[in-house]
Amino acid sequence: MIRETIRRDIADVLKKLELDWSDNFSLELPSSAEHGDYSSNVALVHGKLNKRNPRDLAGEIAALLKKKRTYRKIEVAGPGFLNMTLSSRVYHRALEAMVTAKHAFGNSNSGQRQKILIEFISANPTGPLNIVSARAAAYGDTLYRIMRRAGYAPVREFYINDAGNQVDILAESIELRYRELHGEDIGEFPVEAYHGAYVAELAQQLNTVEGNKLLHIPERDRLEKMKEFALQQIHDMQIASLERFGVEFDNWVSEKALRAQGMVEEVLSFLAEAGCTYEMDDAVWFSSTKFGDEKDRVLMKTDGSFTYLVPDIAYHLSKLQRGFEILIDVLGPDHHGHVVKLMAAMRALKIEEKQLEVVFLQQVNLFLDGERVKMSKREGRIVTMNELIDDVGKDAARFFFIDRRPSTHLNFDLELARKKSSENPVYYCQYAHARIYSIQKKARREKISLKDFDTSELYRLKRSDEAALIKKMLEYPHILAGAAKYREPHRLTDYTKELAGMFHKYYQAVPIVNPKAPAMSKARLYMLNALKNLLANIFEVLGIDAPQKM
RNA sequence: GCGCCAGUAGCUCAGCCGGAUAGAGCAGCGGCCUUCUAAGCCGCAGGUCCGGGGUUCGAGUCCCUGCUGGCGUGCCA
Repeated sequence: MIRETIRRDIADVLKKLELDWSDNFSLELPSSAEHGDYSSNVALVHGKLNKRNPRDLAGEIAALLKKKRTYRKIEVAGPGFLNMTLSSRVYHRALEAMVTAKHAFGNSNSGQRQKILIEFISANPTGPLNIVSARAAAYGDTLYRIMRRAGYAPVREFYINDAGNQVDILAESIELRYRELHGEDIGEFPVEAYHGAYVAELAQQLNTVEGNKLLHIPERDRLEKMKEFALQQIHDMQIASLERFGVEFDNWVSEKALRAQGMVEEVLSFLAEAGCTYEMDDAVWFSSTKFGDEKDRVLMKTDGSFTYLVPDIAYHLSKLQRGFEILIDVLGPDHHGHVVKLMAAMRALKIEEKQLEVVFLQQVNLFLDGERVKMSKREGRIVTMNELIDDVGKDAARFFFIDRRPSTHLNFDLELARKKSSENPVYYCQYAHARIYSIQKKARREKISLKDFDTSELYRLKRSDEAALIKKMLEYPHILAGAAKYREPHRLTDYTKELAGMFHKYYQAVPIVNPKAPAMSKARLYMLNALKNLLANIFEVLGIDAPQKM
């Protein structure tokens, strides 16, 4: 709100000065208070653009801006920075507007209703969701919530790879366990099979339903039956975990269904029409080298089946056909190679490159007692999403996953996440919310109420920490919009930590509820109520609780 | 070999797509509870922003180059 006002004012001034114009100038909160409330490099940018001396230009802009009552002081500094100090009334009015906006504070239409498909997790339906999936879940879901509020039109989607090799291996793994149950000696369990305990459990469950009946039907039918059963059970398992984590999907897309619709053959003919395929060694190849890949790729194997790439191209095509303007794929670190091929295919099909955005979430390492927790998929020793939630709770897990830039490796300290103290950033932030709640309780005891509060009383908030806190709260729309635009939810946790920190300091510095000074108490309560609502609002975006008591 | 990601305080990480004197949190040291929650606050200490060039008024941020670590580089998914 304040930022928009300042930008608009500056734009008006530039128009009056009849300059070549660009909105590519900064507006930031300076680190040092001497530089005012906001500072801008607008004169530096436009000096270059219009071949003018930036300091002179800054002076002219400042002179015109000063005519508005919004600005108490404007200084030209350094090579031509504009340092602006706003009159405190501007902040108090903005605070009032923030309270009026209630839950909608921070929302914007910066996304311009752009239709965005966020595909995340898309884990193989061959086992319980693991830690990497949990990170993807937290990231994708939070990004979705952020984008909704920033005015985009996002949709959450999970792609189920329920056709192909991996699920066949799953079925075979279950079959082995099933036969084991019936006393058969299965020998050494194959290395490539799924070793997790859940496989034996699924066989057990299947046995409860079917008994030994399956032993007496043809192998093909038996495996098919086991596959169906396992896919359904695992799907339900994954949904249940996600629900505990507060994550929902709008769509689940099945690869098998996609194949049944003939989408896959269609892709092959599209590529052939584009002249990008050829036959060699009894296989069909994609000449992806023409589109930035380092070597050509097989589309149809010698046995007549498709490689993973083909249905995946089909899937992405289907997203575009459904009218999405931007496709965001949230992938694990092991998909780099795949994306190069996918991108090549997109180029071959003349799809605009920027329509497909890939966010790579890097690996997650769990630490306990300062040591890395070793995980091995092959031996079935993986930490599941459920185990993590049992251990540290949904709130800590979500917060920790979001609190890092997506592209960095994440070292997850389990002990820290378990801690219920200020060392743990989640509690630090939630505690701020609970503390304000308890201040409000005290206010009720002292019969200090905001019912007839006159906002002109806000002039009493004169302290520098009060001004800083209000300023910080008013930054929220900008933070939210930035998090959406750059697909970086961690900006929100960073901001929340700062906000909570400022509050805890303020709390320590001044008594809020003071029966001897009711007018001052009310002004402060008004501000803190706004802060409490803002915190609750952010927590909702982050998918964590806003406790009233801790 | 090639591609992607990372390299910022002892540790974990920010740094608002080029701005002013590089910031937090942990860990360390020293203080603060008769009070609205000490699940908190204050102070001290801590830096070759991996190295080297370049671009410009200005570089942790952009370009080139080298080094280190992770991942990828299947007719697996």
